[in-house]
Amino acid sequence: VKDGVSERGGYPVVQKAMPQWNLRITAYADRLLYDLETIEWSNALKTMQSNWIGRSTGAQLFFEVDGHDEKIEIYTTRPDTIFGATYMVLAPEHELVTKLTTAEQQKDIDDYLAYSQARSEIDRMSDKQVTGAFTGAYAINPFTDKKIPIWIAEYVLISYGTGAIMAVPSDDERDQRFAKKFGLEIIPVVDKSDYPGATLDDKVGKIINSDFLNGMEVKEAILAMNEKIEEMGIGTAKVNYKLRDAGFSRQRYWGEPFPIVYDENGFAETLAVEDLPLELPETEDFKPGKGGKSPLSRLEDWVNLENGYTRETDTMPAVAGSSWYYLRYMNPNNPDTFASPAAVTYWQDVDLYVGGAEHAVAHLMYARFWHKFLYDMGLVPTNEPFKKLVNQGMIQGRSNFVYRANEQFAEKSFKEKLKEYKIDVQTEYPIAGGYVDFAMPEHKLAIEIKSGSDLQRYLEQRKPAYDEAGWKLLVISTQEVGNYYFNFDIIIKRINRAIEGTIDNSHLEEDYTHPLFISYDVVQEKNLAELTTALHVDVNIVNNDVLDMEAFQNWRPDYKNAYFVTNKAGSYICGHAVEKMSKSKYNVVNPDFMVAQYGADVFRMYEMFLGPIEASKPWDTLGINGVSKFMRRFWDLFFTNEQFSVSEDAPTKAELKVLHATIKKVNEDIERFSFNTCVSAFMEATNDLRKMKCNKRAILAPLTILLAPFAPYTTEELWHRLGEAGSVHHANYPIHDESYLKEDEIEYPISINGKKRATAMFPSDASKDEIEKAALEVEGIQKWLEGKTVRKIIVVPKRMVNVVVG
RNA sequence: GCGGGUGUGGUGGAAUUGGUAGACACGCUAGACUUAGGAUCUAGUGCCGCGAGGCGUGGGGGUUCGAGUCCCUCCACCCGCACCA
Repeated sequence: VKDGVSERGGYPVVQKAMPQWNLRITAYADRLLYDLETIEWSNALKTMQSNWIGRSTGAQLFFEVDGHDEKIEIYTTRPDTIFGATYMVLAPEHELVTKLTTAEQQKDIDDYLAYSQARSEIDRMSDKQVTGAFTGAYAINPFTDKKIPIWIAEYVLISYGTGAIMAVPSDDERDQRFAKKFGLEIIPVVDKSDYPGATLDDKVGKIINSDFLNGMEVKEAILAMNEKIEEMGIGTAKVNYKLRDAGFSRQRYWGEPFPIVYDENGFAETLAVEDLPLELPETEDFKPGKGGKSPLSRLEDWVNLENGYTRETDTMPAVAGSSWYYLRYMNPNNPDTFASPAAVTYWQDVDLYVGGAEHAVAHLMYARFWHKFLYDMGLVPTNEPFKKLVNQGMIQGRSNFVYRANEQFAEKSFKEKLKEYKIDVQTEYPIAGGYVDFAMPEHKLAIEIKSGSDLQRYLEQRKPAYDEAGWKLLVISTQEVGNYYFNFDIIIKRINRAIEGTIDNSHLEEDYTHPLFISYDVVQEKNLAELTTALHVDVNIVNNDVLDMEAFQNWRPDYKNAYFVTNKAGSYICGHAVEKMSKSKYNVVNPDFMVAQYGADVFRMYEMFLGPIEASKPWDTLGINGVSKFMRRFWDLFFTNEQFSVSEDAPTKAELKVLHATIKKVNEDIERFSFNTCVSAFMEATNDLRKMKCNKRAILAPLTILLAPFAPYTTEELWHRLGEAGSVHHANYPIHDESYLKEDEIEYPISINGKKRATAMFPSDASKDEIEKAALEVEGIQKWLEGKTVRKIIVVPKRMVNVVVG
């Protein structure tokens, strides 16, 4: 929907009440909220769900209306402030509005209803104006017995609570704004003087002006008032939710059809089990049915059954499938049920769910709800579907920009260049009834800077280079200024020739077709941001922010004749920004292309290497070389002079240490989803083994298995070259042996007053006392101790030494 | 406005319980080799300083022998909700 019409066809969009199927997710609101504590999800996601459920506790009660039988039902979280309720507000859509409005106020109310109906949701959200209208009717505050006016206003929403409120302007910010604007009474009922800094929203303070509540703390008063309300029979304590029941009908073809039929009287019945599954009927006509009905309603043969029953023609939304597909995965080919009891008992639930945060409140909420329902039906053994959830970040695009010079660019830089060359000119000088950009009166020389169509017009008119008063006119194109930005002598020569009397404008003929682009570093250095327009450029013709200028000219016809202001090195540097990948931003990198160039293993590892799994981060094509280099180096460990060559010799202590340290690190990091540091560990190991010139099977074989989940294809090939029969992915995964990691000597940093001043090797089994003594003897430490007293020495075994002196 | 999160070199990031900040990689600089190629190899690379040394994890303050990590406070950015009574 755009501007009230459908974006595709331009048809008007109207709101319409329709009977629809709803899922009573609200019945599970409390369990959906409290069970969040039992699952391993991120805080962000849990709070999102809990805000979405929006549980609040308060009271629901009735206010009598003066002179009417009607009562107004309201919901409040602050029953303690009821003595301060000086007026009431109904949502404009509230059903009592028409009944209560008095004749005198009819026009005001009609005007207001017209106003609020015309305002879209977006209007209401973006400008929160204080608006409203008086109905002319009065309610009775059940505690003060005072008559209080009933208003209508947009700020009360029909969809939350009861669509009506008691307004307490002393203790609610919105009510206060409203009361002030319309001059309504404000009675203070909560004394917050004991709580400096507390806002109106904070439920703290001492109750005043409230009869039997006086002197109570807010929390205490809420309980007391709830009791009183129930005692008086005018209301009850109540829990309220923001969460709404889920609309489950769609008027579309694609979607699961409802297994529901209606009898002659329109009562719904479920299809018999033997008639399931109900499949979508085939059709080639997907147009909507009459009156906004689903396309299925057009298929009369399918809709009308022999026994006089008719089928439901709406279909289910996408969440119908996504709410429980993981259960079907447990037993995909079972023809009788979604999954056998044996299968669900075996698989239980989803141990780890990796998905985007965009599913936070829709899919992930529905799936939990469905799962809980199935649990209640005894069909699944667990209460929650996804025990642990990790939100992977989005790979963003790194966009590049070129900077097109605006009209004002040339004038400004021309002026600066003239200043640099100490050439004195006047600007905006009046000549022959008009103005020229620059003038040198002593030489009777006028200079105009022209570009684009302006230049084209000038050339077509073929104005003479001299006017009647004897002034000479030199035209310089914007493109020239840019072109010779670092070689301005050429333009100075033209000016000098013009002073002598030779003016040659012939080269300007084509300049107007040349857009001018300025290198980003020049834009920065010369502060040209406002004189240029940043345009997205295809990242595929930019390398390391350096533009391939020829490719740029061929990129789009408009840029065929582009001129560039390069930096002093002759390169055109592009600006950059991290944004969502998008075609319009020309920052999309095609993974197929990357896989073709580097292979799937390198691509896969580079995605892991980019950073933590939860973080969104920019795709940086350059960095993939690092992983590619690693992969080749790892491969090279198995080769000597391009021949596969693996030694059967026993490994050294140092080599075993590299292997086992890597196994330990990688296995630990996998446990905490830190795949980027796993890749780093593999790189370190490879670098170390390269230096040791290690090609021993005893080291390389376990390393190959360890790497297999990260680089499945390459490792499989190496595995076979190692002469192993089965798949590397079925090999026993290595476990580290702590004994290989033991050190005889440990390097200790030695600090003086917390600042590291030296390092020294001490035996790993040295006692604290031995280290303390030895540390003071270390070379480079002595000079820090001169003339000072050693007050304390802290030794953390196998970590560090800190000497406190003073 | 409310709620959640994040701030570390030129860049992506590492530092798992308070214990050598900057692992690993990109980029950059210099050099080697070379059919000069966006290949490969070697060395260097937080900042300031010739040096000794000083400074340094968004800013300020605190706890501690020791703080990127804990506490207080301020700032910036990102995400979610948004008149929820």
